[in-house]
Amino acid sequence: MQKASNGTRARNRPEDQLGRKEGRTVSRQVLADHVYEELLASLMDGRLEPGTAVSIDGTARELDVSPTPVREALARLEHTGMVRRVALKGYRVAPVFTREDFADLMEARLAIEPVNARLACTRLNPHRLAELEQTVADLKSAPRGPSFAEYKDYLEADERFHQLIAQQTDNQFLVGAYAALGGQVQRFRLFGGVGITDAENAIAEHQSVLDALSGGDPEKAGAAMAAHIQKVRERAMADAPEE
Amino acid sequence: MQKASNGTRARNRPEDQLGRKEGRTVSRQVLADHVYEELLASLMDGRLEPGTAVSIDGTARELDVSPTPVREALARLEHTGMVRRVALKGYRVAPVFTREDFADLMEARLAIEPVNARLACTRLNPHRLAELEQTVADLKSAPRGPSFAEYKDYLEADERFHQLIAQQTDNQFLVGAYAALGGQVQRFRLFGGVGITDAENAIAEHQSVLDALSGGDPEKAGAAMAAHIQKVRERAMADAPEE
DNA sequence: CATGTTCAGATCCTATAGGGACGCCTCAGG
DNA sequence: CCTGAGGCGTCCCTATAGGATCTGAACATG
Repeated sequence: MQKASNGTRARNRPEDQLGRKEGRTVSRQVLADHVYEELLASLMDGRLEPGTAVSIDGTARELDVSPTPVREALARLEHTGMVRRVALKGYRVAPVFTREDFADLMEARLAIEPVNARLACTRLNPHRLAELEQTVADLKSAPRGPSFAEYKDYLEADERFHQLIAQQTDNQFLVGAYAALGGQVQRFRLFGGVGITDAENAIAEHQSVLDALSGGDPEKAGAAMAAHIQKVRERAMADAPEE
Repeated sequence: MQKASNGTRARNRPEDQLGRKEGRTVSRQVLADHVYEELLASLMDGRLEPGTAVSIDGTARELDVSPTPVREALARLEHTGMVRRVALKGYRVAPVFTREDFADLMEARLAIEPVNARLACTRLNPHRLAELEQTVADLKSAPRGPSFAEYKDYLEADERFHQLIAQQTDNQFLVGAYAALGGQVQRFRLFGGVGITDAENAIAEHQSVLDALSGGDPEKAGAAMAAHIQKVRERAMADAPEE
């Protein structure tokens, strides 16, 4: 049982161990934070499929840490809805969306996001507008192949666009409310396994939201966002398998 | 070091140990769940004041459990915004609301709750309507003394009213979004330490939301809810200390 | 007086041990 | 062949040990 000083076992990639940059501790991260991010990435990337059990001990072995930080990371993850826990039975990845779940999610987004867009519009500054423009540009240039690795960037840019708008409301509660949905939005990708089939339409809609924002018309921005979400819903419901 | 078999240390009040009723395990709860609920109650009741440090080891000693379940409970709690964590420094109770925080919270509620009311109205059934009526009755009959213990019931009924409406949307995401805010709504009580000064007005507003719901007019229900939240904001902002 | 240093106690964090529950496989008996 | 009991491994859960880190106070120095 080889172990270093303490609290730091011999690890495969010691360079990405703690939140250090050029030898100086910057952000003071602990092991549980790393496990959290690792698990979150696995969930988002689809490496962990819905329904799969996420064993505490197994994950600990895999990441070469003790079960304690894994337990803590999973406790945090549970609150995001990405994993579910049954007492004494462990965690498993939340199940796939049904059509009803998806409709509910869109209904919730329809309640929150147009408000975000409206408020963001009244508080927009040039720097943040530039970020949004960059994100839309990323969206346009992202590859859209059939496999997940190929449309990953596209999805990330999409998610970032909506998240930026939430952040620009300067309202921590709206950011929080969107974040609670945001994790789910990502999971939607697993909904029936449909790829990106509506990129052209979606990009145009994002662009029109952006135009309304930069035009400084809050009502128009809210309406554009509402229209976008409704269209996304319609297209997805048409595409999705009956199940 | 006296200890029972394992996983169950000698405890002061063995009767409230696990989720047991008449000796049979009913809900399969684990220690971390109990710690979570205990901490949540302390937070909600105001026994833990904002800014106070919540020591892991100290809480463990106090509840007579090991630090492991406490750590897990706090990890979950952090995601609700009730406590904040700084790596290697521990947890402390989230700071009091400022006027801006409060305004933001009301803005967020204004985005979500009228939608909830509208949707709840379209999906209301007699049983659930009765629950709502009972809650408004509770609100009317609750004592409203100056100390926290005296207006605790009032606040609970108030919170329950809004929560019931969220649940009646039958939309897990809207319930989740409201729940994320709900914890904060409770914390608002600490905002300046003002007691219940607007009970008569608030009760009338709740009643009119209920009337609109039972009347089956979604638009009216949404409008009544929006009006209620706006009034709450106005009254609180007028009452609240300048700071 | 102001500032930097040292040291002790509290606290955080991770690892590890070990009990109980559950599932799976084997294997004996009908 | 089918069935049920028992062994074995895995996993969850909690407790405990001990190194790492922070905090605050006493103390030294310019």
